[in-house]
Amino acid sequence: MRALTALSERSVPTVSSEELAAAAGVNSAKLRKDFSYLGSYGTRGVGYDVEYLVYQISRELGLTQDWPVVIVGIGNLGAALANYGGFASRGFRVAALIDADPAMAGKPVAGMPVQHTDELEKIIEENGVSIGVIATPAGAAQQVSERLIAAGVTSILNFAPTVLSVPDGVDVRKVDLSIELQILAFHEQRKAGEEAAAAAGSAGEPGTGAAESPAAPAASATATATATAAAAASGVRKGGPEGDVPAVMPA
Amino acid sequence: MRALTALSERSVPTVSSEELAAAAGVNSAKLRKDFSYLGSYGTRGVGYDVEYLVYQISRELGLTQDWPVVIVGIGNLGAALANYGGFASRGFRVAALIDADPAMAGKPVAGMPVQHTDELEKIIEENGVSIGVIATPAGAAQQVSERLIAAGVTSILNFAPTVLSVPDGVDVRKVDLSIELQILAFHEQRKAGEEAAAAAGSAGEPGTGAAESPAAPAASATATATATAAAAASGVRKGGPEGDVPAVMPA
DNA sequence: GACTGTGAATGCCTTCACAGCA
DNA sequence: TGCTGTGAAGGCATTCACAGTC
Repeated sequence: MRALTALSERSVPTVSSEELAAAAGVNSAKLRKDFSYLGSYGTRGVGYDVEYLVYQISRELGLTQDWPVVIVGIGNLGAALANYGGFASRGFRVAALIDADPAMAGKPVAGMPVQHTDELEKIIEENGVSIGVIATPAGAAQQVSERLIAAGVTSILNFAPTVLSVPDGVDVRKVDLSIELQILAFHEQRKAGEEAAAAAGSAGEPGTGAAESPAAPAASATATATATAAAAASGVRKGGPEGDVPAVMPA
Repeated sequence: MRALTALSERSVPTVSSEELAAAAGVNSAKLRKDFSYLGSYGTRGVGYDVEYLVYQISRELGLTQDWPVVIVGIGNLGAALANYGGFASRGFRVAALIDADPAMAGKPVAGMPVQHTDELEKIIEENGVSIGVIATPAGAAQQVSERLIAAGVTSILNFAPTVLSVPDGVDVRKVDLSIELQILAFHEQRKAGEEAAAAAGSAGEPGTGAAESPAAPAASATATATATAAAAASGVRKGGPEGDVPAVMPA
């Protein structure tokens, strides 16, 4: 979708699966197959009409609707989210900013007055909000989520470093900013390991250094490693830090 | 790892693959197989020693090292990141906060004085920083990334809404906060569609509503849908908003 | 001639199921 | 007896390759 939008902004009229796949970094066959599950939106010998495809995929992704959201917890992060331009351009409308601090009430943030938590239920109901963003401290998050849900919210984006427990039917996505750093650090470590291995000549143990446990047999790439294990190990090693984002943990 | 840490904090001495798998929301066989790629860290008949496993996995993930990071762009988001407690507890040390605004220089944010962009190279080199966080406006991001890389940074966490183009060997992860909301909205839409379908009786088209294109055949679940297509389509429909995060796009 | 749409082939990840060990 | 470690089976996503269409 992001690749398509870029093409649309450059007023490119049509695009082949090959071109679009290259722009998005995927295989063209996969792209065609995926599109085929949504419908037959291309023209043989020509390609896909960019605008038409943008529309169809937007519709399928739910981007043609306007989603009102509330942001609860207007600290640094909440304010950053309120000011974040990406929301409005993707069909999200910040219906209200809510904070528990009475001193915040009425203060303008991102051109919008902060409202007090007391108003939470009223705001949700009047605006038909079904998506809430929690940017409160960890301690408040669970309680806020319960109030949001009781008022009718069914999807929550949680920035607080807590696992929320919610009833069935409510979706939660947890954003843990440090996990992104951890993924970078993981690859950074591998880079260092590979350099060391390369410098030491291509003889010994690859990369990461074996477990120093005296009893436990060394992990990967010993003589006893099976074909499957070796393949999996090399799989871990291949590629950059793209993809591979850990799933949300269950409540 | 998150599940393990929780056990460790509760001083649970050992855990079976079955228990840990349940806590993490995965299959126990998968968990055992994954661990087997790292080494044989368990005891048959007993389970895994929690502390030992924490240590081994931490080491494998690169969490035993201390990673100095710099945050460039101290607006709302940069300040939020600087104040984010999760970094320190996961082995990341904020070595410096950097901003291009001379008025910011010297101001304390998260108990640390903001430094001016002029100092960027010096800071990176003196602290041996290899991971940089970009929280600048979109316009500045590419240039900042180039200076970071020239100074020795090889991993970048990019919050700016731009695709960075970087040389080989440099890893970039882009965090797009609106994508998380889009994923929630996608599932939210499906919920609405399923309710509507359920209300309309279980007869007609499922969920999302068919393409309104007059010529193109309707997408999923028509009489002509192959077994493969049907399986894939239902795959899209199953489960909550967990996992399935889009990969980083290529430069 | 060019490019889509898709059956068939491929390969990988996941899961099963059980031998092996404490 | 209980649980790990792992070969083998299974299932699913990806990719190939080409018939079909413009």
